[in-house]
Amino acid sequence: MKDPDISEVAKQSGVPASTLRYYEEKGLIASNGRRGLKRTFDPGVFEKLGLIALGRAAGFTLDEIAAMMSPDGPRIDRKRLIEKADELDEKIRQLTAMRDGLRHASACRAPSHMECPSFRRILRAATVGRIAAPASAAPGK
Amino acid sequence: MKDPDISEVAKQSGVPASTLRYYEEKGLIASNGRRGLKRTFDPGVFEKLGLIALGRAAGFTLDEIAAMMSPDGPRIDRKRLIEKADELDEKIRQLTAMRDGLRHASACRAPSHMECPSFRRILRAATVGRIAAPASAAPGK
DNA sequence: GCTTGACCTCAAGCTGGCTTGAAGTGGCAA
DNA sequence: TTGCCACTTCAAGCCAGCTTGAGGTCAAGC
Repeated sequence: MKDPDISEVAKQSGVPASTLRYYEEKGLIASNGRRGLKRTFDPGVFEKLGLIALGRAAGFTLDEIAAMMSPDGPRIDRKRLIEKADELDEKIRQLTAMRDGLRHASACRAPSHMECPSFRRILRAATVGRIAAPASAAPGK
Repeated sequence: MKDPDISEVAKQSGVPASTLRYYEEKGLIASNGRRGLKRTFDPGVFEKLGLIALGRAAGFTLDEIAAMMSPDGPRIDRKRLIEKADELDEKIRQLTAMRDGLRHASACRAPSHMECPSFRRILRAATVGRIAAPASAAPGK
């Protein structure tokens, strides 16, 4: 059973070939050779791609993920995981507050939002920076 | 009582002068004149900056925020607010799942994470894209 | 043997939201 | 009056995570 080449990996994982090359360049994955021009990968690459997706979803940067992926299986620092979980807690708290504020503002029948005490309260919170701006809205695809 | 100039606004709002200029360029705020070289602003600029911070926190882009800020007070499309709230709900759901996964992974005593069924389950979820990668980790300043 | 076309490399571009640097200008104090 | 210095403008740079484009290579099919 031949190792999958880059296009097979791309098709099965949904990760574009350009991204796979990029990940290889970054040291996140490694090809185990070539068939002609084409990179081939160990089937274990699918698991790694899953871990990468997971790490990204958790808010780790690619560099952080690379640092956590040791040659033989992922060796993940449990302390870092807890830190990330705490960060997520904080972010969830903020987003929840935002969401409630938005819902209220949409339902509020004050003539203008500025006359609604609840809106003003959340506005004040944003003004003093108690609600952080997100990384960015929705950049990538 | 004189209108505040750019450095006064920067100091009181915590928003850097370069950002204020950038916002003006983008049409998010407007200066009402100059004192010498320095821009001066209507005191209402503080409220606007609050609204901008609020919108950013809610995940609106600066362009979206600009579109919502009409000359006389913010006129916010309630439907957009509800849409954003729904988006936030989804994001909160994902982040919560991630957080739980991280907490579990940090506590799990399986010899390696790959041998933990719970970890594998969340990994599979990430692999098939049911958990989206966030915009980006923590870019800005 | 020759074409086709998917892959290759390398460099540059894109997105959003700013920041930074160079070069210019104006008000105010000495 | 002269010098300082914070402001100004404009263009370019930065971050992450890719994507895109130009130009090259290789295996397979006719």
